[in-house]
Amino acid sequence: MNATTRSPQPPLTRSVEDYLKSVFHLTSQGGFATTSDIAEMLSVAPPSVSGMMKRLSETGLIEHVPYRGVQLTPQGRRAALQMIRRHRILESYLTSKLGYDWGDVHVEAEQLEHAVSEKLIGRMADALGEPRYDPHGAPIPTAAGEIEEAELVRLAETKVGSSVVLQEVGDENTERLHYLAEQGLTPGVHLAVIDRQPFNGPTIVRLGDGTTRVVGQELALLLLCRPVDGE
Amino acid sequence: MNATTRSPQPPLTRSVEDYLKSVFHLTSQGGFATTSDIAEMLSVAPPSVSGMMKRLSETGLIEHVPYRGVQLTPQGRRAALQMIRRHRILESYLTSKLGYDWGDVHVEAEQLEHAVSEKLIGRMADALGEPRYDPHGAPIPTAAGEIEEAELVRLAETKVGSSVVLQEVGDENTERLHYLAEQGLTPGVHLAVIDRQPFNGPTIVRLGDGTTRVVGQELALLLLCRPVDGE
DNA sequence: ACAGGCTGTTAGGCTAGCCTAAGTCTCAAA
DNA sequence: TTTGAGACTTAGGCTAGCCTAACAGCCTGT
Repeated sequence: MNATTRSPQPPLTRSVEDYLKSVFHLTSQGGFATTSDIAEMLSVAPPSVSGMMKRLSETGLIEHVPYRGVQLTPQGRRAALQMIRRHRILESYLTSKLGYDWGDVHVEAEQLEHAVSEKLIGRMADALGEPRYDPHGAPIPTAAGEIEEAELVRLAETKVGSSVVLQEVGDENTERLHYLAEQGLTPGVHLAVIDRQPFNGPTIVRLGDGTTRVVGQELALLLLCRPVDGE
Repeated sequence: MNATTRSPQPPLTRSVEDYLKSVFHLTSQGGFATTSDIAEMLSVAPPSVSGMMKRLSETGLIEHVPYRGVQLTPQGRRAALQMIRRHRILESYLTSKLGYDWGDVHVEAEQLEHAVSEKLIGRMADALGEPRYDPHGAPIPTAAGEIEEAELVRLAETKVGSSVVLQEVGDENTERLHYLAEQGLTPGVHLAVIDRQPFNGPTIVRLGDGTTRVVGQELALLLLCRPVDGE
């Protein structure tokens, strides 16, 4: 009679939803999410995280190895993916249908994702034609809870001389997103990596229109690219 | 240095927003909202209301006369109208743009109204062409906080022989709304009051298409009508 | 005028979620 | 092998918001 066998789940609180999302993101490369990383991501003190982790492992949403970190259980992963789906559908909808700028959607979606019903998300997805990527290029989980896992490489780590397509911008900061949009660095754009300065210096790329951009290391780490074949 | 002079207001909690809305609705005919009416409307116990009323009058949102009831201060009224605007814009948007049925929008809007930003409400209102009434015919407060106050009469209280236009359905119950829609009793419809049975019996009306409806007292109290001139 | 019933308030307790302060564990470097 | 820094947890306390039980005020009927 462990926790996962209880059928009628109480609805998750807003707070729990946020913790699950954080754990999902922090473990997306595999491994454990640490207390302090979660605390930082959610802007709470570490003991708050310890306390919540205790509760969440009791309800079977996470696996907690004390002093090591946490991972999502299948049930927790399902819940996290549902939240991420909501978030990304909302971002897409606000952008396409209500004229939001891709730099502004995140904050709004962050609030709404806790309040929308599955039905509403379904209607929005439908109105958008079941989009597969959000405005930042991140894959949208399906209603069934499946998410595409692409092998992307950060622009900062691409080989000089290679050709890539900017696939996803792994950031939600409004100012950075506005800057990137100004520079024409949005998902789908084709980039030729023509140079990179030493000592974590900027990467220099050429866009499809022949113009070049100098992309500092900080930003180049956020730009996730798909290598183009033939290179 | 009373509460209303403090400039930087903390954001209202979800709970506070709900209390203010209740007080607004309960005092819309003038007078005081009582503890027990608020408790019933929000499905909480009366002492919870007493406690909240204490806090709200300390923050200057309501005026509390112990053992009498409460009224909104101008500041409380402003906040309540903002919530009502959000609710009604959301209902309108969900109905027009996302194919929601007028019986289902209320529950969804009830959740969303606490999460949407003013900006989003503005975008939705804009997309709808600044609607003045929600799908139930209720007036939508302006962004400036003004609301139309029409003199409507319940269908149950109309004079036999008079002619009215159904203006607003003062109810949010899904089943009742579905039933009314089936009967063609939706805002804007023209009704001739042709008879009423005694002892709070049903009202009999004729629609524009010549068909008649027998409307029981319970429903007839929810149908708010505008008398048509010339009778 | 006052008793009883209803409504409202106070008292006291609970949970979720947050905090700070004070331990406890781990691991790497000496 | 020991030790210390840093990460984690436990202890204890706070607020918001809810509850039930007990008390207080109001008002109507006699």
